[in-house]
Amino acid sequence: MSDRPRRRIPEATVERLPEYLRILSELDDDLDHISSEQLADLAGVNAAKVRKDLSYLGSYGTRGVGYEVAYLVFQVRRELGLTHDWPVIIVGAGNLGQALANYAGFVDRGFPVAGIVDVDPAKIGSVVGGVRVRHVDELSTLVRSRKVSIGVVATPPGAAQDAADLLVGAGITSILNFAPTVLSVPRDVSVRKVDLAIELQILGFHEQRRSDSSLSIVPDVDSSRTASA
Amino acid sequence: MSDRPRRRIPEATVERLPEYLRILSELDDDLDHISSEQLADLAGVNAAKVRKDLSYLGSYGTRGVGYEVAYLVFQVRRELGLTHDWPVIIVGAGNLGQALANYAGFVDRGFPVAGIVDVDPAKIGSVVGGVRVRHVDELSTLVRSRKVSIGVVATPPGAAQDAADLLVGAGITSILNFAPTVLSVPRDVSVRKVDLAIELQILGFHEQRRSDSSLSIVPDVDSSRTASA
DNA sequence: CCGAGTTCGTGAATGTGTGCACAAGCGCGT
DNA sequence: ACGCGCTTGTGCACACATTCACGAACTCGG
Repeated sequence: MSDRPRRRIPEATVERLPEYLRILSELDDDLDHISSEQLADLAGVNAAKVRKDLSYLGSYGTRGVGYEVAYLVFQVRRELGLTHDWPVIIVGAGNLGQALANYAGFVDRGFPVAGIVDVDPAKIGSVVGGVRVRHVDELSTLVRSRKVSIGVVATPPGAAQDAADLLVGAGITSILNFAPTVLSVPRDVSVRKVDLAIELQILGFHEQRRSDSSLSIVPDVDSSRTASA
Repeated sequence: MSDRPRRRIPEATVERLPEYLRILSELDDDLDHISSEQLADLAGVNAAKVRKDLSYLGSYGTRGVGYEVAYLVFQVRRELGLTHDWPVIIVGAGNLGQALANYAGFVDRGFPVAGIVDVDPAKIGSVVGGVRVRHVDELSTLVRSRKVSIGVVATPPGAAQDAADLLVGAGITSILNFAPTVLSVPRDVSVRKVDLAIELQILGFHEQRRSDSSLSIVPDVDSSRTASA
């Protein structure tokens, strides 16, 4: 177990590894090897990309055979740091916060909800996803006692920056932000953002392109809907 | 003004335009011009990037002055196809589906919820976000009568492909998928995916890197604030 | 009307990601 | 033991994205 290449893994690859991992984890137990092409099909990507991605972890495949599923799963998990759980704390117990706390996929994939906090007295004390909602004042204590390093911002936009400041102040170093706001944080804190409206706007852009090019100028909506079987 | 360059807009730019638009829309009314640097600061990106992004829309800035906010908003909206609303239909009225239907940000930004469907008889008839939950059998009718072109998959993973097939069958050409599943759809259908667990795993990867390297290498000086998207 | 200060638009350099194509390695059948 | 078919790992070329750096165009004060 000595030499790990410790190569720098490209960000694009890091973003695909979790998908590979999910697919591999869901495979039938009786399938013990998988080829880059099979995995590529399941992931909806190119086989060469799969091979290149996996090559950053080391040479864990066997030519003529493929990758041993169990071993590959282990290696990907190790590389992603999933050898232990990463507890998360959710700030905001509104619709989204509750949905997140209830989402089994979190704990299943190694991210148990260590706590959920809110400012609204009406919400405090209620239980969502098996966790009791606490007052935001307890955030810092909670983070430290449960060794939480990932925070999830699920507040209204106006409160998002405050939530981020609280999280950072409590020692959090990674934030997943669902509020439509640009968070300003120290440089050593990672932030990822999920903005549902932005996703829709990107789709809307492509929709528009589609209809634009079928007609000539008039920005009509309906008429030519491609009834793809 | 007649000529629209009709240049091809890079995908990376398309993904940033909605963020610029949101920021511009939230600016004080008394600010009538904004420079690329100001906008860049607010968006947490490089000023040159802002200028290049905006240049794909045409030359709408004025040297020495900046961009006229109102005009720029109009141009970005036009480019993104936001001159009219894009109704969406949500498949799955579970925790996430309900949170999405309740999310005001959708309708505010031009994506009214035209319908929400489920298979569970217990959920049908209830009202979320002002919309009545209907049976999934009504999906096709709903899509056609309300001219919906964007579908949102918020089902459990096992039902996601079925949901996608239904949407495609009904004539939907864009899908936003929240289920941790790779959807297979005809080539002319756009799919974007939001996987919450994957986002956390990416953060976890960087967390791990952080703790790994802090053992050997002294991290950077500061704690100055940076805006991160 | 001119010069100083500002800011855009963009060419060019650099950095990052993708995909082809093929040599090298492995297993299996004979 | 050997050759054949399969699959990996990766060099290379190309495509895409980011950032720098600078000329061009504008405002404003005197």
